[in-house]
Amino acid sequence: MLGPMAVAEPENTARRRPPRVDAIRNREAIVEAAAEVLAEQGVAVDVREIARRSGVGMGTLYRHFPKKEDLVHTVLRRDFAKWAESARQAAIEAEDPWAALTTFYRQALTGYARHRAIMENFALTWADPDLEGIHQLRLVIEQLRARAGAMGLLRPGVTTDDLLLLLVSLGHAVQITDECRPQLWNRLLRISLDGLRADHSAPLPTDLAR
Amino acid sequence: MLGPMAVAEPENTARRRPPRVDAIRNREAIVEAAAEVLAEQGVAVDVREIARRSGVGMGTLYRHFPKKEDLVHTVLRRDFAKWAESARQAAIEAEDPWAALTTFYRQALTGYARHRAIMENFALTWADPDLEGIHQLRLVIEQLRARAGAMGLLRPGVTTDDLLLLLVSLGHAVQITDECRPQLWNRLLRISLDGLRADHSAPLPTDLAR
Amino acid sequence: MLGPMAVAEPENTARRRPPRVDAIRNREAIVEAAAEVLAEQGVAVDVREIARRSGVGMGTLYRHFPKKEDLVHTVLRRDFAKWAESARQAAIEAEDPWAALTTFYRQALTGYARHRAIMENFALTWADPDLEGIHQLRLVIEQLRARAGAMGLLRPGVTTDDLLLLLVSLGHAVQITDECRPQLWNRLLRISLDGLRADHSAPLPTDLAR
Amino acid sequence: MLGPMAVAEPENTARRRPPRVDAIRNREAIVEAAAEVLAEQGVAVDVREIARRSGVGMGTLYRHFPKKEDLVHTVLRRDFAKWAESARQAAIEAEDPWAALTTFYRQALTGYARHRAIMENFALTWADPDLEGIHQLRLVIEQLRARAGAMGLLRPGVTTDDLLLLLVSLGHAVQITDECRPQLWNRLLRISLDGLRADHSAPLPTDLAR
DNA sequence: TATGAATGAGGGTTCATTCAT
DNA sequence: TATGAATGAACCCTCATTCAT
Repeated sequence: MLGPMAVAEPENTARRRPPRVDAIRNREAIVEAAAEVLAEQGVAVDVREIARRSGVGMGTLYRHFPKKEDLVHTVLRRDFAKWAESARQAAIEAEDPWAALTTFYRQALTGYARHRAIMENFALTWADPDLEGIHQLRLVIEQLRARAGAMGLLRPGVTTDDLLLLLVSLGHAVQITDECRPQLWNRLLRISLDGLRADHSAPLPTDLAR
Repeated sequence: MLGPMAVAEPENTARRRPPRVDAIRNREAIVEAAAEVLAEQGVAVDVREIARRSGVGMGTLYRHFPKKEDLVHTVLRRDFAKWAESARQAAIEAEDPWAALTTFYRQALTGYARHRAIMENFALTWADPDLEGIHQLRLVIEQLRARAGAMGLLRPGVTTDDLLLLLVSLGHAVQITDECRPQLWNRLLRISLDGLRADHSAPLPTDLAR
Repeated sequence: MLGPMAVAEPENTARRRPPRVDAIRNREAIVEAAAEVLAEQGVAVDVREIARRSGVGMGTLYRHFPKKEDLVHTVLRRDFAKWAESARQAAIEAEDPWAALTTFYRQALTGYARHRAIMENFALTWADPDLEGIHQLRLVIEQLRARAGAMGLLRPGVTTDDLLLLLVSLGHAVQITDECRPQLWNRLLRISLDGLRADHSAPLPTDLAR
Repeated sequence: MLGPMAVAEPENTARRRPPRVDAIRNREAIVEAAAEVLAEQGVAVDVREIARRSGVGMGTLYRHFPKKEDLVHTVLRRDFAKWAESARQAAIEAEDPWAALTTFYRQALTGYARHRAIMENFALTWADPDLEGIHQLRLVIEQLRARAGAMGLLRPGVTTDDLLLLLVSLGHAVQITDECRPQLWNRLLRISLDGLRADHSAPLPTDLAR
């Protein structure tokens, strides 16, 4: 495919970039540990705890992420993306638009909704259309809504914001039921989805947006 | 009602300087200020801020509430009770069981759901049956559920826990929409309530409680 | 002069201000210790060192001075003022305008020129006319210059800025000779002052100010 | 001059990869970059900044200079020497001993007096007769003093230390006027030099050296 | 008793120096 | 050997809680 260059180039790169494999490994260890800790404890964690769990010194952590915020954002971006993707995949495999919607929620709420930092951030930024991670999620929801709406399955007037807010809202339910009643949220989900069906034709209240 | 005691007691106290009335006044000022601040900022507030707003010194505050937690709990008990009561009152005035239920939610979500500390604590303790404030809320919900259920208005299988969790969940939605989309949660409420109607007969998933 | 109020007032004040004598003492201890340390080591000192020397905890220090900068500025203001005042006093007592000028320099260089933080700050801000401490010094110099100039004792064209810069410059000399040749700067002073005499009529180079 | 060694040595080194030329080049790059940075920012610079500007890694830098101090000293030696030399050259070209002296100061203050690290170090070490760089400077001054003294141009009693201290002192003036009043120091220089003239016969104060 | 000053354990961050690649 | 990643002590600052007045 590439000819001689294909040979030369890697060599070249190898020369100038003494493959800092372990740096990458460290970076990943940091992100991994941070993700773990952030999922468990939210953004209020001590940076030292992350360093400890990832087995690196403070300096290493700060070399890779000059501010705590940078690390947090990196983790959030990553995990939001993973989250959106996993829920999207689940939705894709569904048989029909309604199943896609329900599967999406089920998957979304099963996986990352236990992630404390994700949910904290989601609560703060769900309305900000520019944030990468949330944007992906919103896109998925937008598609699901369009598909279900086109088939006349969805209650008229339901917006993407409604569906997104429902996700935040149920996500919170997941968090707080996680330890004592791990599946209780499922019932709420069922209830909400039923309330979203097209057979409810009563108009939803306007919210005088903004 | 009290007889001689009513006379003796004040005298006694009067001797030792401030006839306890001050203490009570202080305590109330502290609780009031704390409630205000906790509602605005959640439990992470600086204790100094509470002392400042209540006009008492740190020493006085800590005399009445040896731990920050004690003060927080006191406020939460009080405000949970107020919350439950105001929502109960609203429900009572409703014309029929279903209106009672919807009015209850509307009232509950309109008033105290903006109280940050209340919602933080609700999330942590909603499942603890012993906590006074939540217990009252639960009782109200229990009654509403019973009434609506008796009339066959409520979807079969809906439990008090479902309704309580719905409250937490929507309460969270209220918080996060408060600044940018102040009434968006109303739509979610409508959807959920519709999902709770008896015309949805599909069984709710069990949650293998505990 | 005051009548009964003179009696009442102190009582009043005593009531509302449980004379936090020790707080004041602490504040002074902090400032004193800070002045000492800043004089010895310059502004780069560790705040803990100041706390340690003043015998208070970090919290106390930060209660009185929310930022390290605040403490540093407080000390600098105080010491600049002391410095200007002591040099002014010395100058006042001199017999004639020229003696006033020389005495001023001698005094100024003898006292605070060993103060590292003072000199660091002086070097940075000597040209800023708004800084309190420096302003006082400049005023004194301005007067001395005017008096000596009026008597025709001062070399024509000498400005207040010249004299101020000479002070910074010789102050630096004091600092660097302090440990090994404690009075060497005196010779430099003598030389400079002689160069300032009116018998040098050659014009000074312009500096195209600004 | 060296015979066989001159041949053998390179060969030897050549076998083990980089024929030391690289090392020398690196070393020079480091020193060059360090000089630049030290001149701009003084000794408080981050070592990384030096590594960055010189284009070498930290390891290389520390291989050549095991301590930051070592590198700093190397640069200072080099730049002190350059400084002394340039001022000496200027002085040599002067027409008479007095012009030599004034030219020396003017040159010295024009060139390297803006070099922050040089001046920082000069302040610390001016009195240490063993330090190479300063020693050279001192020698130049010694000669200038001798020449001007022999001609009876210099105020009696002026020592080399006086002249050296004057240089430090005015060097500081250069630094602090550099940004706001770039030539103001020139006036101070003129004043000081006039104070050094032989027509001032009043004896300078002794400083009871050590 | 009420006051608010004092305490000090952490929390985020930097940087000279070492070490694996 | 050159690279730049890793280390960790030390820095500035906050806040729940205690204590002298």
